[in-house]
Amino acid sequence: MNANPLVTRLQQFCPLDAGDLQDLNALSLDRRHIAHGTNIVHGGSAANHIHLILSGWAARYKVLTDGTRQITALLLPGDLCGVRCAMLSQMDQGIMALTPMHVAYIKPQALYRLESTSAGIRHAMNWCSLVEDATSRAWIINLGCRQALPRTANLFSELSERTMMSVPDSLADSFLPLTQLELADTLGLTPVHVNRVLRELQQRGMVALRRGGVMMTDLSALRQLGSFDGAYLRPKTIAIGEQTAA
Amino acid sequence: MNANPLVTRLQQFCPLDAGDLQDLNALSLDRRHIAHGTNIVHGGSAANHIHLILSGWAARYKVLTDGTRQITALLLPGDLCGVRCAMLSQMDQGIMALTPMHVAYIKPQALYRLESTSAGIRHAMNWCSLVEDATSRAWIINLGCRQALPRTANLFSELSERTMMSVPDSLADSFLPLTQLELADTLGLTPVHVNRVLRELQQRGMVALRRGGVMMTDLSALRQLGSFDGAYLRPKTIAIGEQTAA
DNA sequence: CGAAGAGTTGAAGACACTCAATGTTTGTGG
DNA sequence: CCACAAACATTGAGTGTCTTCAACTCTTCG
Repeated sequence: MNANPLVTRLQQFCPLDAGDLQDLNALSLDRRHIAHGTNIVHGGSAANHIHLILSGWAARYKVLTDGTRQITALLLPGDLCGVRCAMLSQMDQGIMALTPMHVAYIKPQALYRLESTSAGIRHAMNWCSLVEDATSRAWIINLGCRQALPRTANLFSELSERTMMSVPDSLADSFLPLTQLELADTLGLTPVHVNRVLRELQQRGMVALRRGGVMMTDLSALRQLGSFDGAYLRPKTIAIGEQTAA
Repeated sequence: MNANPLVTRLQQFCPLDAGDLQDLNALSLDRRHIAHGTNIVHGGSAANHIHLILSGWAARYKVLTDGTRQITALLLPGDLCGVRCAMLSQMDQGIMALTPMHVAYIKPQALYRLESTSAGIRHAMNWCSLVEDATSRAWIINLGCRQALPRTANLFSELSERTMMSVPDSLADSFLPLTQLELADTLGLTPVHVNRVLRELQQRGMVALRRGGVMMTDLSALRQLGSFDGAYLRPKTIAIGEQTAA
């Protein structure tokens, strides 16, 4: 049962012993299929579970009173949403499946109990928080500093990097299952302008457009255009102070 | 020694026993003065400490290669920067004092040791992460969805709320020690346009302009204009699953 | 076949930017 | 104590990126 992308990813960065691995896998037994378009968490309702994405893509979003929607995070296989999603309801945010998905439903208590007993798992969870935090700050930078074309390229670069990290063996890595409307709500642009940006990228040979998604065809060009540096996705040694015992 | 704004704030939301309180206070013994404009953490260098803001304001920022700067977080008294700031160096981010400050330098190991022993403190730290995360997502929404005027009003509302939470007794709550240039880098606008927005807000009677800062004069108007809802700053019961034992 | 969602394109307009100059305060050194 | 520099703030004019509005096409699905 090592088809657990969270475990796969954590192992690359956090030292986890056999017991930890077993415990983590044991958490994600309650697995469910989610249909495209389903609200995993409804804005306003309470979230009773932590969700681990096993396959498929989801978006965390908020709808403002004037009807505009902002996607605040994209959730890929291996993403844990989240220790923090507990407060989603209070933030009036929701989570929606962008594709058909497999999701493991984890009881918060079970995870917290593990955290009490295992320093390794506590460590790993800190690592997850770290990356999540870094990612959301990278989005702030992207929205605040870059204009449409590099902003889009930067997002694509991030998503490419993340898909490769979570499912290293997948071949269709370079496909992003996001409609132009969803991209617009992610990038803080209008659908119309997203379309124009995508055609520009297509003309430059960096992407190919598909219905319901985008195929990336020249990653290094996208990285350069978006001045992407993915260091924040793989923090080296976390200064969790494990090595320095005293 | 209860002049510790972190403890003050945590107590409002997290149940902490006497031992926890004592331990937390014992952490912040290494207190230092920081001059206005100092880089507490330099982009690129390693951060050896966790910083607890005792007084004053700081900004977490990143400078892009083209010279533009984005402020990704504003740090106020009681803010812990942070369990996560360990990776600031890898993200090429820095932290700068926007005012003269008092900062407690905490050894990461000391905090992690506490987290191992006390569930209450683990709980409290989770609460901190929760709020930090919610805040950065609120910024994403602000940058992605709102135009300059409401965006500015929303930021001001957040900062007003946060100052009141951390230092409830301060009377000069409504003063924001941010230059227009710093506001510009926070809001993703140009200094010129920030100036115009501020004059508009001043004309509407919501703020008064000072050199080196802004005085908020009509909070409820700002909240309305920025459609601010501060629920995310005070998550009620965190579903950390403490109450439901089994 | 009709409807709904996604994508595409054009034209006009607005919000915010750039460039540039000028005013104001603060601090520093002669 | 004055002169000067530096940082911050202000204002105007022109420009451009992105938005808005609107129409139309294409695919998918019931």
